Amino acid sequence: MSPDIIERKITYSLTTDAIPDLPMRIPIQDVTPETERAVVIGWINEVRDLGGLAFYILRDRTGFLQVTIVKKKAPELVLAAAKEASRESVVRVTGTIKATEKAPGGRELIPETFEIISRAESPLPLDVSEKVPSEIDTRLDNRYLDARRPRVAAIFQIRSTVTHAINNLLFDEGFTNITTSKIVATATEGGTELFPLAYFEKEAFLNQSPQLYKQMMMAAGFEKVFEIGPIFRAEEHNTTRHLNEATSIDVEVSFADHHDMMDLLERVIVCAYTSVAESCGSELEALGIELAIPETPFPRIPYAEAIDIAALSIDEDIGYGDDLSTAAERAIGEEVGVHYFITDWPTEIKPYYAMPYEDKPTVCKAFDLMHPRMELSSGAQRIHEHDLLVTQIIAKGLSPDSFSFYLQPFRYGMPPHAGWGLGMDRLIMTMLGLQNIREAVLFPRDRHRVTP
RNA sequence: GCCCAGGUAGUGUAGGGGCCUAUCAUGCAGCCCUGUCACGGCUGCGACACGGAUUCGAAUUCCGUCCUGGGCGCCA
Repeated sequence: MSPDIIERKITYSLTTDAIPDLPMRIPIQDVTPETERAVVIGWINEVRDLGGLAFYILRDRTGFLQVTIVKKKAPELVLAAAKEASRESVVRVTGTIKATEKAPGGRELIPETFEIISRAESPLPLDVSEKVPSEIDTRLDNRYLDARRPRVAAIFQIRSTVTHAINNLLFDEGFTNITTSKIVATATEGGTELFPLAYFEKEAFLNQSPQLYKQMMMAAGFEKVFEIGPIFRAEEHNTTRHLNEATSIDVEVSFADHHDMMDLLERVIVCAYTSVAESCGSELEALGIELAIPETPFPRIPYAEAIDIAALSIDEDIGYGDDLSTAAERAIGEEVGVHYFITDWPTEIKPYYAMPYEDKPTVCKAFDLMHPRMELSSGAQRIHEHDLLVTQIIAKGLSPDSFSFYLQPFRYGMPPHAGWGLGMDRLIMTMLGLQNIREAVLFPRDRHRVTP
Protein backbone atom coordinates (compact mmCIF):
# COMPACT_ATOMS: atom_id res chain seq x y z
CA MET A 1 0.00 0.00 0.00
CA SER A 2 1.45 3.34 -1.00
CA PRO A 3 2.01 6.06 1.60
CA ASP A 4 -0.49 8.17 -0.29
CA ILE A 5 -3.24 5.64 0.23
CA ILE A 6 -2.35 5.16 3.88
CA GLU A 7 -2.60 8.87 4.42
CA ARG A 8 -6.03 9.08 2.83
CA LYS A 9 -7.33 6.21 4.89
CA ILE A 10 -6.26 7.82 8.06
CA THR A 11 -7.63 11.21 7.34
CA TYR A 12 -10.90 10.50 5.61
CA SER A 13 -14.10 10.12 7.44
CA LEU A 14 -17.18 8.14 6.51
CA THR A 15 -18.56 10.63 4.06
CA THR A 16 -20.28 9.56 0.88
CA ASP A 17 -17.26 10.23 -1.29
CA ALA A 18 -15.19 8.02 0.98
CA ILE A 19 -17.48 5.03 0.80
CA PRO A 20 -16.56 3.92 -2.73
CA ASP A 21 -13.04 3.40 -1.43
CA LEU A 22 -14.19 1.49 1.63
CA PRO A 23 -12.41 -1.85 1.47
CA MET A 24 -14.41 -4.92 2.37
CA ARG A 25 -14.76 -5.24 6.09
CA ILE A 26 -14.25 -8.64 7.69
CA PRO A 27 -16.21 -9.70 10.77
CA ILE A 28 -13.72 -10.46 13.50
CA GLN A 29 -14.78 -14.07 13.86
CA ASP A 30 -13.83 -14.60 10.22
CA VAL A 31 -10.27 -13.53 10.85
CA THR A 32 -8.33 -16.78 11.21
CA PRO A 33 -4.61 -17.55 11.48
CA GLU A 34 -4.78 -18.35 7.76
CA THR A 35 -6.18 -14.94 6.80
CA GLU A 36 -3.56 -12.88 4.96
CA ARG A 37 -4.93 -9.35 5.08
CA ALA A 38 -7.90 -7.88 6.85
CA VAL A 39 -9.93 -4.74 7.23
CA VAL A 40 -11.60 -4.71 10.58
CA ILE A 41 -13.99 -2.20 12.09
CA GLY A 42 -14.81 -2.38 15.75
CA TRP A 43 -14.71 -0.84 19.18
CA ILE A 44 -11.54 -0.61 21.24
CA ASN A 45 -12.26 -2.91 24.14
CA GLU A 46 -9.01 -2.29 25.95
CA VAL A 47 -5.46 -1.16 25.44
CA ARG A 48 -2.34 -2.70 26.90
CA ASP A 49 0.63 -0.50 26.20
CA LEU A 50 3.90 -2.17 27.14
CA GLY A 51 6.15 0.58 25.91
CA GLY A 52 7.79 -0.48 22.69
CA LEU A 53 4.86 -2.76 22.07
CA ALA A 54 1.14 -2.09 22.42
CA PHE A 55 -1.90 -4.31 22.17
CA TYR A 56 -5.26 -2.91 21.17
CA ILE A 57 -8.11 -5.37 21.68
CA LEU A 58 -10.80 -4.74 19.10
CA ARG A 59 -14.34 -5.94 19.56
CA ASP A 60 -17.23 -6.30 17.15
CA ARG A 61 -20.42 -8.28 17.58
CA THR A 62 -18.66 -11.42 16.44
CA GLY A 63 -15.64 -11.45 18.73
CA PHE A 64 -12.31 -9.98 19.73
CA LEU A 65 -9.14 -9.38 17.75
CA GLN A 66 -5.76 -8.24 19.03
CA VAL A 67 -4.09 -5.48 17.08
CA THR A 68 -0.39 -5.54 17.83
CA ILE A 69 1.62 -2.40 17.29
CA VAL A 70 5.39 -2.69 17.33
CA LYS A 71 6.24 0.94 17.78
CA LYS A 72 9.60 0.82 16.02
CA LYS A 73 8.06 -0.73 12.92
CA ALA A 74 4.57 0.75 12.74
CA PRO A 75 3.83 3.63 10.35
CA GLU A 76 3.89 6.99 12.08
CA LEU A 77 0.27 7.69 11.20
CA VAL A 78 -0.77 4.43 12.84
CA LEU A 79 1.07 5.41 16.01
CA ALA A 80 -0.52 8.85 15.99
CA ALA A 81 -4.04 7.52 15.48
CA ALA A 82 -3.64 4.75 18.03
CA LYS A 83 -2.41 7.19 20.63
CA GLU A 84 -5.51 9.34 20.10
CA ALA A 85 -7.94 6.43 20.19
CA SER A 86 -9.76 6.17 23.51
CA ARG A 87 -11.43 3.03 24.81
CA GLU A 88 -14.76 2.29 23.13
CA SER A 89 -13.92 4.44 20.13
CA VAL A 90 -14.93 2.97 16.79
CA VAL A 91 -11.85 2.39 14.67
CA ARG A 92 -10.98 0.84 11.34
CA VAL A 93 -7.75 -1.03 11.17
CA THR A 94 -6.19 -2.50 8.05
CA GLY A 95 -3.19 -4.74 7.97
CA THR A 96 -1.76 -8.19 7.75
CA ILE A 97 -2.74 -11.14 9.89
CA LYS A 98 0.00 -12.98 11.66
CA ALA A 99 -0.56 -16.42 13.09
CA THR A 100 0.85 -16.61 16.59
CA GLU A 101 0.26 -18.74 19.63
CA LYS A 102 0.89 -15.70 21.79
CA ALA A 103 -2.31 -13.91 20.72
CA PRO A 104 -5.90 -14.73 21.62
CA GLY A 105 -7.47 -16.81 18.87
CA GLY A 106 -4.02 -17.68 17.52
CA ARG A 107 -3.82 -14.60 15.32
CA GLU A 108 -3.13 -10.90 15.52
CA LEU A 109 -3.47 -7.93 13.21
CA ILE A 110 -0.34 -5.94 12.35
CA PRO A 111 -1.76 -2.57 11.31
CA GLU A 112 -0.85 -0.61 8.22
CA THR A 113 -3.67 1.87 8.69
CA PHE A 114 -5.46 2.80 11.86
CA GLU A 115 -8.21 5.37 11.76
CA ILE A 116 -10.62 6.68 14.31
CA ILE A 117 -14.11 6.63 12.88
CA SER A 118 -15.85 7.82 16.04
CA ARG A 119 -13.92 8.79 19.12
CA ALA A 120 -15.46 7.88 22.48
CA GLU A 121 -15.44 10.51 25.18
CA SER A 122 -13.85 9.80 28.51
CA PRO A 123 -14.68 8.83 31.17
CA LEU A 124 -17.21 6.23 30.08
CA PRO A 125 -20.49 6.02 32.05
CA LEU A 126 -19.67 2.40 32.81
CA ASP A 127 -16.83 -0.02 32.25
CA VAL A 128 -17.65 -2.07 29.16
CA SER A 129 -14.72 -4.41 29.72
CA GLU A 130 -16.23 -5.42 33.06
CA LYS A 131 -13.10 -5.03 35.15
CA VAL A 132 -15.32 -3.05 37.47
CA PRO A 133 -18.94 -4.20 37.79
CA SER A 134 -21.90 -1.83 37.46
CA GLU A 135 -25.22 -1.86 39.20
CA ILE A 136 -28.35 -2.69 37.22
CA ASP A 137 -29.57 0.90 37.48
CA THR A 138 -26.37 2.32 36.04
CA ARG A 139 -26.45 -0.32 33.36
CA LEU A 140 -30.02 0.42 32.32
CA ASP A 141 -29.33 4.14 32.26
CA ASN A 142 -26.57 3.37 29.76
CA ARG A 143 -28.02 0.32 28.05
CA TYR A 144 -26.28 1.03 24.73
CA LEU A 145 -22.94 0.65 26.49
CA ASP A 146 -24.08 -2.21 28.70
CA ALA A 147 -25.24 -4.11 25.62
CA ARG A 148 -21.73 -3.91 24.15
CA ARG A 149 -20.75 -6.50 26.72
CA PRO A 150 -20.81 -9.93 25.14
CA ARG A 151 -22.74 -11.42 28.06
CA VAL A 152 -25.50 -8.86 27.73
CA ALA A 153 -25.58 -9.07 23.94
CA ALA A 154 -25.87 -12.85 24.27
CA ILE A 155 -29.11 -12.55 26.22
CA PHE A 156 -30.74 -10.55 23.47
CA GLN A 157 -29.36 -12.74 20.72
CA ILE A 158 -30.93 -15.68 22.52
CA ARG A 159 -34.18 -13.80 22.94
CA SER A 160 -34.22 -13.09 19.22
CA THR A 161 -33.61 -16.77 18.51
CA VAL A 162 -36.52 -17.72 20.77
CA THR A 163 -38.82 -15.28 19.00
CA HIS A 164 -37.77 -16.65 15.64
CA ALA A 165 -38.24 -20.27 16.73
CA ILE A 166 -41.67 -19.73 18.25
CA ASN A 167 -42.82 -17.84 15.17
CA ASN A 168 -41.61 -20.69 12.99
CA LEU A 169 -43.29 -23.34 15.11
CA LEU A 170 -46.61 -21.55 15.13
CA PHE A 171 -46.50 -20.81 11.40
CA ASP A 172 -45.59 -24.45 10.76
CA GLU A 173 -48.61 -25.49 12.79
CA GLY A 174 -50.88 -23.37 10.63
CA PHE A 175 -51.32 -20.33 12.84
CA THR A 176 -52.15 -16.89 11.52
CA ASN A 177 -50.19 -14.02 12.97
CA ILE A 178 -52.36 -11.12 14.06
CA THR A 179 -51.68 -7.63 15.35
CA THR A 180 -54.26 -6.12 17.66
CA SER A 181 -54.63 -2.64 19.05
CA LYS A 182 -52.87 -1.67 22.23
CA ILE A 183 -55.25 1.27 22.72
CA VAL A 184 -58.56 0.20 24.19
CA ALA A 185 -61.64 1.82 25.65
CA THR A 186 -62.61 -0.87 28.11
CA ALA A 187 -61.57 0.19 31.55
CA THR A 188 -62.84 -2.78 33.48
CA GLU A 189 -61.89 -6.20 32.43
CA GLY A 190 -61.45 -6.48 36.17
CA GLY A 191 -58.29 -7.26 37.97
CA THR A 192 -55.17 -5.38 37.01
CA GLU A 193 -54.78 -1.62 36.93
CA LEU A 194 -54.61 0.00 33.51
CA PHE A 195 -52.62 2.96 32.28
CA PRO A 196 -55.05 5.69 31.25
CA LEU A 197 -54.21 7.83 28.28
CA ALA A 198 -55.64 10.84 26.53
CA TYR A 199 -57.35 9.80 23.30
CA PHE A 200 -58.74 13.01 21.87
CA GLU A 201 -62.01 13.64 23.70
CA LYS A 202 -62.35 10.03 24.84
CA GLU A 203 -61.00 8.04 27.73
CA ALA A 204 -58.71 5.21 26.66
CA PHE A 205 -56.19 2.80 28.12
CA LEU A 206 -53.15 0.77 27.20
CA ASN A 207 -54.25 -2.80 26.77
CA GLN A 208 -53.43 -5.33 29.47
CA SER A 209 -53.86 -8.32 27.17
CA PRO A 210 -54.98 -9.15 23.63
CA GLN A 211 -57.36 -11.69 25.16
CA LEU A 212 -60.65 -10.23 23.95
CA TYR A 213 -59.31 -9.61 20.44
CA LYS A 214 -57.95 -13.12 20.09
CA GLN A 215 -61.38 -14.44 20.99
CA MET A 216 -63.08 -12.16 18.50
CA MET A 217 -60.85 -13.63 15.81
CA MET A 218 -62.21 -17.04 16.73
CA ALA A 219 -65.63 -15.66 15.89
CA ALA A 220 -64.08 -14.44 12.65
CA GLY A 221 -63.24 -18.03 11.79
CA PHE A 222 -59.43 -17.65 11.83
CA GLU A 223 -59.21 -20.83 13.96
CA LYS A 224 -55.56 -20.49 15.00
CA VAL A 225 -54.08 -17.10 15.75
CA PHE A 226 -51.07 -15.79 17.59
CA GLU A 227 -49.59 -12.47 18.51
CA ILE A 228 -46.30 -11.58 20.14
CA GLY A 229 -46.60 -8.09 21.47
CA PRO A 230 -46.55 -5.72 24.41
CA ILE A 231 -48.98 -5.76 27.29
CA PHE A 232 -49.29 -3.04 29.90
CA ARG A 233 -50.11 -3.32 33.58
CA ALA A 234 -50.21 -0.36 35.91
CA GLU A 235 -49.53 -2.31 39.09
CA GLU A 236 -47.13 -0.65 41.49
CA HIS A 237 -45.18 -3.81 42.03
CA ASN A 238 -41.55 -3.59 42.86
CA THR A 239 -40.01 -6.99 42.30
CA THR A 240 -37.42 -8.73 40.17
CA ARG A 241 -40.08 -10.56 38.16
CA HIS A 242 -42.66 -7.89 37.30
CA LEU A 243 -42.69 -5.24 34.62
CA ASN A 244 -45.23 -2.60 33.73
CA GLU A 245 -44.65 -3.30 30.06
CA ALA A 246 -44.10 -6.93 29.18
CA THR A 247 -44.01 -8.98 26.01
CA SER A 248 -46.70 -11.61 25.74
CA ILE A 249 -46.85 -14.57 23.39
CA ASP A 250 -50.56 -15.09 22.92
CA VAL A 251 -52.34 -17.89 21.08
CA GLU A 252 -55.97 -18.85 20.58
CA VAL A 253 -57.30 -21.96 18.85
CA SER A 254 -60.80 -22.95 17.82
CA PHE A 255 -62.20 -26.44 18.38
CA ALA A 256 -59.52 -27.03 20.98
CA ASP A 257 -59.70 -27.61 24.71
CA HIS A 258 -57.35 -26.91 27.59
CA HIS A 259 -55.55 -30.23 27.12
CA ASP A 260 -54.75 -29.33 23.52
CA MET A 261 -53.43 -25.99 24.66
CA MET A 262 -51.20 -27.48 27.32
CA ASP A 263 -49.79 -29.80 24.68
CA LEU A 264 -49.10 -26.82 22.42
CA LEU A 265 -47.48 -24.94 25.26
CA GLU A 266 -45.15 -27.87 25.90
CA ARG A 267 -44.16 -27.89 22.25
CA VAL A 268 -43.49 -24.14 22.34
CA ILE A 269 -41.32 -24.36 25.46
CA VAL A 270 -39.32 -27.30 24.15
CA CYS A 271 -38.95 -25.61 20.76
CA ALA A 272 -37.64 -22.44 22.41
CA TYR A 273 -35.07 -24.33 24.46
CA THR A 274 -34.06 -26.59 21.58
CA SER A 275 -33.51 -23.73 19.17
CA VAL A 276 -31.31 -21.95 21.68
CA ALA A 277 -29.36 -25.11 22.46
CA GLU A 278 -28.83 -25.75 18.75
CA SER A 279 -27.98 -22.30 17.48
CA CYS A 280 -26.75 -20.23 20.41
CA GLY A 281 -23.71 -22.21 21.49
CA SER A 282 -21.38 -19.25 21.77
CA GLU A 283 -23.99 -17.13 23.55
CA LEU A 284 -24.63 -19.86 26.12
CA GLU A 285 -20.90 -20.20 26.58
CA ALA A 286 -20.59 -16.46 27.13
CA LEU A 287 -23.25 -16.74 29.80
CA GLY A 288 -21.72 -19.87 31.31
CA ILE A 289 -24.93 -21.83 30.89
CA GLU A 290 -25.42 -25.48 30.09
CA LEU A 291 -28.95 -25.53 28.82
CA ALA A 292 -31.06 -28.54 29.70
CA ILE A 293 -34.08 -29.02 27.46
CA PRO A 294 -37.21 -29.65 29.54
CA GLU A 295 -38.71 -33.11 29.20
CA THR A 296 -42.32 -33.52 28.23
CA PRO A 297 -44.98 -34.12 29.23
CA PHE A 298 -44.83 -31.64 32.10
CA PRO A 299 -46.54 -32.86 35.26
CA ARG A 300 -50.17 -31.70 35.37
CA ILE A 301 -51.12 -31.11 38.97
CA PRO A 302 -54.70 -30.22 39.87
CA TYR A 303 -54.99 -27.09 41.97
CA ALA A 304 -56.39 -29.09 44.91
CA GLU A 305 -53.23 -31.21 44.99
CA ALA A 306 -50.96 -28.22 44.46
CA ILE A 307 -52.15 -26.46 47.60
CA ASP A 308 -51.61 -29.67 49.56
CA ILE A 309 -48.01 -29.81 48.33
CA ALA A 310 -47.53 -26.18 49.33
CA ALA A 311 -49.09 -26.74 52.75
CA LEU A 312 -46.49 -29.41 53.52
CA SER A 313 -43.59 -26.98 53.51
CA ILE A 314 -44.91 -23.56 54.43
CA ASP A 315 -46.56 -22.28 57.57
CA GLU A 316 -49.31 -20.12 56.18
CA ASP A 317 -52.82 -21.48 55.85
CA ILE A 318 -53.84 -22.15 52.29
CA GLY A 319 -57.53 -22.72 51.95
CA TYR A 320 -59.21 -24.07 48.85
CA GLY A 321 -60.04 -21.05 46.75
CA ASP A 322 -57.03 -18.99 47.79
CA ASP A 323 -54.68 -17.82 45.13
CA LEU A 324 -51.14 -19.12 45.48
CA SER A 325 -48.82 -16.80 47.37
CA THR A 326 -45.24 -16.28 46.29
CA ALA A 327 -44.12 -18.61 49.08
CA ALA A 328 -46.60 -21.27 48.00
CA GLU A 329 -45.48 -21.06 44.36
CA ARG A 330 -41.90 -21.41 45.47
CA ALA A 331 -42.65 -24.36 47.75
CA ILE A 332 -44.42 -26.27 44.99
CA GLY A 333 -41.65 -25.38 42.55
CA GLU A 334 -39.00 -26.79 44.87
CA GLU A 335 -41.01 -29.95 45.37
CA VAL A 336 -41.69 -30.55 41.67
CA GLY A 337 -38.34 -29.24 40.38
CA VAL A 338 -39.31 -29.02 36.70
CA HIS A 339 -41.81 -27.17 34.53
CA TYR A 340 -45.32 -28.18 35.53
CA PHE A 341 -48.95 -27.24 35.05
CA ILE A 342 -51.45 -26.39 37.73
CA THR A 343 -54.82 -27.42 36.34
CA ASP A 344 -58.46 -27.43 37.36
CA TRP A 345 -58.55 -24.11 39.18
CA PRO A 346 -61.47 -22.94 41.28
CA THR A 347 -63.73 -21.00 38.95
CA GLU A 348 -63.95 -18.11 41.37
CA ILE A 349 -60.25 -17.20 41.20
CA LYS A 350 -59.91 -17.41 37.43
CA PRO A 351 -61.17 -14.87 34.88
CA TYR A 352 -64.81 -14.87 33.82
CA TYR A 353 -64.02 -16.32 30.39
CA ALA A 354 -62.60 -19.61 31.74
CA MET A 355 -64.86 -22.54 30.98
CA PRO A 356 -66.26 -24.32 34.05
CA TYR A 357 -66.45 -28.10 33.98
CA GLU A 358 -69.93 -29.16 32.92
CA ASP A 359 -70.25 -31.66 35.77
CA LYS A 360 -68.57 -29.49 38.40
CA PRO A 361 -68.92 -25.78 37.65
CA THR A 362 -66.98 -24.67 40.72
CA VAL A 363 -63.85 -25.90 38.94
CA CYS A 364 -62.79 -24.59 35.55
CA LYS A 365 -60.69 -25.69 32.60
CA ALA A 366 -57.91 -23.21 33.34
CA PHE A 367 -54.24 -23.93 33.78
CA ASP A 368 -51.05 -22.15 34.69
CA LEU A 369 -47.66 -23.17 33.35
CA MET A 370 -45.12 -22.92 36.12
CA HIS A 371 -41.35 -22.85 36.07
CA PRO A 372 -40.00 -23.88 39.49
CA ARG A 373 -39.17 -20.21 40.07
CA MET A 374 -42.40 -18.56 38.89
CA GLU A 375 -45.50 -18.57 36.73
CA LEU A 376 -44.82 -18.39 33.00
CA SER A 377 -48.19 -18.70 31.37
CA SER A 378 -51.86 -19.06 32.02
CA GLY A 379 -54.57 -20.31 29.75
CA ALA A 380 -57.89 -22.01 29.56
CA GLN A 381 -60.60 -23.38 27.46
CA ARG A 382 -62.89 -20.37 27.08
CA ILE A 383 -66.60 -20.01 27.47
CA HIS A 384 -68.11 -19.78 23.98
CA GLU A 385 -71.76 -19.58 25.01
CA HIS A 386 -73.06 -16.03 25.21
CA ASP A 387 -75.44 -16.43 28.12
CA LEU A 388 -73.03 -18.35 30.31
CA LEU A 389 -70.39 -15.69 29.64
CA VAL A 390 -72.76 -12.93 30.72
CA THR A 391 -73.58 -14.89 33.87
CA GLN A 392 -69.88 -15.23 34.69
CA ILE A 393 -69.17 -11.55 34.04
CA ILE A 394 -71.93 -10.60 36.45
CA ALA A 395 -70.68 -13.17 38.97
CA LYS A 396 -67.30 -11.40 38.94
CA GLY A 397 -68.98 -8.14 39.76
CA LEU A 398 -68.37 -6.69 36.32
CA SER A 399 -70.78 -4.95 34.01
CA PRO A 400 -71.75 -6.73 30.77
CA ASP A 401 -72.50 -3.32 29.27
CA SER A 402 -68.86 -2.36 29.17
CA PHE A 403 -68.10 -5.57 27.28
CA SER A 404 -70.70 -5.21 24.56
CA PHE A 405 -68.13 -5.03 21.77
CA TYR A 406 -66.69 -8.28 23.09
CA LEU A 407 -69.98 -10.06 23.84
CA GLN A 408 -71.64 -9.44 20.51
CA PRO A 409 -69.55 -11.97 18.54
CA PHE A 410 -70.74 -14.67 20.90
CA ARG A 411 -74.27 -14.20 19.54
CA TYR A 412 -73.45 -14.93 15.91
CA GLY A 413 -71.69 -18.27 15.82
CA MET A 414 -68.75 -18.58 18.19
CA PRO A 415 -66.79 -21.84 17.96
CA PRO A 416 -65.50 -23.55 21.10
CA HIS A 417 -61.94 -22.37 21.66
CA ALA A 418 -59.01 -22.25 24.04
CA GLY A 419 -55.77 -20.34 24.37
CA TRP A 420 -52.99 -19.03 26.53
CA GLY A 421 -50.62 -16.14 27.07
CA LEU A 422 -46.95 -16.80 27.75
CA GLY A 423 -44.63 -14.23 29.22
CA MET A 424 -41.64 -13.84 26.91
CA ASP A 425 -39.57 -11.96 29.46
CA ARG A 426 -40.06 -14.61 32.11
CA LEU A 427 -39.39 -17.36 29.61
CA ILE A 428 -35.98 -15.83 28.86
CA MET A 429 -35.34 -15.05 32.51
CA THR A 430 -36.00 -18.61 33.67
CA MET A 431 -34.26 -20.21 30.70
CA LEU A 432 -31.06 -18.30 31.40
CA GLY A 433 -31.32 -18.24 35.19
CA LEU A 434 -31.35 -14.43 35.27
CA GLN A 435 -31.88 -12.94 38.71
CA ASN A 436 -33.78 -9.89 37.52
CA ILE A 437 -36.37 -9.76 34.74
CA ARG A 438 -34.90 -6.43 33.68
CA GLU A 439 -31.88 -8.38 32.43
CA ALA A 440 -34.14 -9.96 29.81
CA VAL A 441 -35.57 -6.68 28.52
CA LEU A 442 -33.62 -4.07 26.59
CA PHE A 443 -35.46 -1.04 27.89
CA PRO A 444 -37.55 -2.18 30.84
CA ARG A 445 -40.49 -0.21 32.18
CA ASP A 446 -40.93 -0.60 35.90
CA ARG A 447 -42.44 1.37 38.75
CA HIS A 448 -39.81 4.08 38.45
CA ARG A 449 -38.22 3.81 35.03
CA VAL A 450 -39.59 5.42 31.88
CA THR A 451 -36.23 6.25 30.26
CA PRO A 452 -34.32 5.45 28.22
C1' G B 1 -49.35 0.32 48.73
C1' C B 2 -46.57 -1.89 53.24
C1' C B 3 -41.80 -3.30 55.13
C1' C B 4 -36.37 -3.59 55.01
C1' A B 5 -31.74 -1.85 53.19
C1' G B 6 -29.17 1.93 50.87
C1' G B 7 -27.29 6.87 48.19
C1' U B 8 -19.18 8.29 49.19
C1' A B 9 -14.62 10.32 42.49
C1' G B 10 -16.84 8.22 35.65
C1' U B 11 -17.62 2.94 37.64
C1' G B 12 -17.57 -0.47 41.87
C1' U B 13 -16.36 0.11 47.00
C1' A B 14 -13.99 1.03 52.52
C1' G B 15 -15.06 4.14 56.50
C1' G B 16 -21.16 4.42 61.29
C1' G B 17 -18.88 11.35 65.96
C1' G B 18 -12.34 13.89 66.33
C1' C B 19 -7.74 9.00 63.77
C1' C B 20 -10.93 11.94 57.08
C1' U B 21 -6.69 17.08 53.93
C1' A B 22 -11.84 10.14 53.11
C1' U B 23 -9.66 3.76 51.73
C1' C B 24 -8.93 0.42 47.79
C1' A B 25 -9.66 -1.10 42.79
C1' U B 26 -10.68 0.47 38.05
C1' G B 27 -10.53 4.83 34.96
C1' C B 28 -8.09 9.29 33.23
C1' A B 29 -3.21 12.28 32.60
C1' G B 30 2.22 12.05 32.71
C1' C B 31 6.79 9.11 33.03
C1' C B 32 9.26 4.00 32.58
C1' C B 33 8.57 -0.68 30.19
C1' U B 34 8.97 -5.27 23.23
C1' G B 35 4.53 -10.50 24.16
C1' U B 36 0.45 -8.46 27.08
C1' C B 37 -4.11 -11.18 27.64
C1' A B 38 -7.47 -8.08 34.81
C1' C B 39 0.17 -6.55 31.85
C1' G B 40 3.51 -4.39 35.54
C1' G B 41 6.03 -0.01 38.17
C1' C B 42 6.13 5.29 39.74
C1' U B 43 3.62 10.22 40.13
C1' G B 44 -0.74 12.90 39.79
C1' C B 45 -6.40 13.84 39.04
C1' G B 46 -11.16 12.91 40.69
C1' A B 47 -16.41 11.89 45.53
C1' C B 48 -19.36 12.17 51.13
C1' A B 49 -27.48 13.05 47.03
C1' C B 50 -30.10 17.82 48.73
C1' G B 51 -32.00 20.94 52.83
C1' G B 52 -32.32 21.58 58.01
C1' A B 53 -31.14 20.12 63.21
C1' U B 54 -28.00 18.26 67.34
C1' U B 55 -22.75 18.90 68.70
C1' C B 56 -16.87 22.33 70.46
C1' G B 57 -16.62 18.97 66.14
C1' A B 58 -20.98 15.31 61.32
C1' A B 59 -19.44 11.23 55.52
C1' U B 60 -20.82 9.14 60.35
C1' U B 61 -26.51 10.87 64.82
C1' C B 62 -31.66 12.98 64.07
C1' C B 63 -35.70 15.18 60.82
C1' G B 64 -37.46 16.28 55.96
C1' U B 65 -36.98 15.93 50.57
C1' C B 66 -35.41 13.49 46.28
C1' C B 67 -33.46 9.03 44.28
C1' U B 68 -32.26 3.60 44.21
C1' G B 69 -32.19 -1.71 45.33
C1' G B 70 -34.78 -5.81 47.52
C1' G B 71 -38.94 -8.62 50.06
C1' C B 72 -44.18 -8.87 50.41
C1' G B 73 -48.89 -7.50 48.65
C1' C B 74 -51.14 -6.64 44.08
C1' C B 75 -50.65 -8.93 39.16
C1' A B 76 -58.85 -10.67 35.20
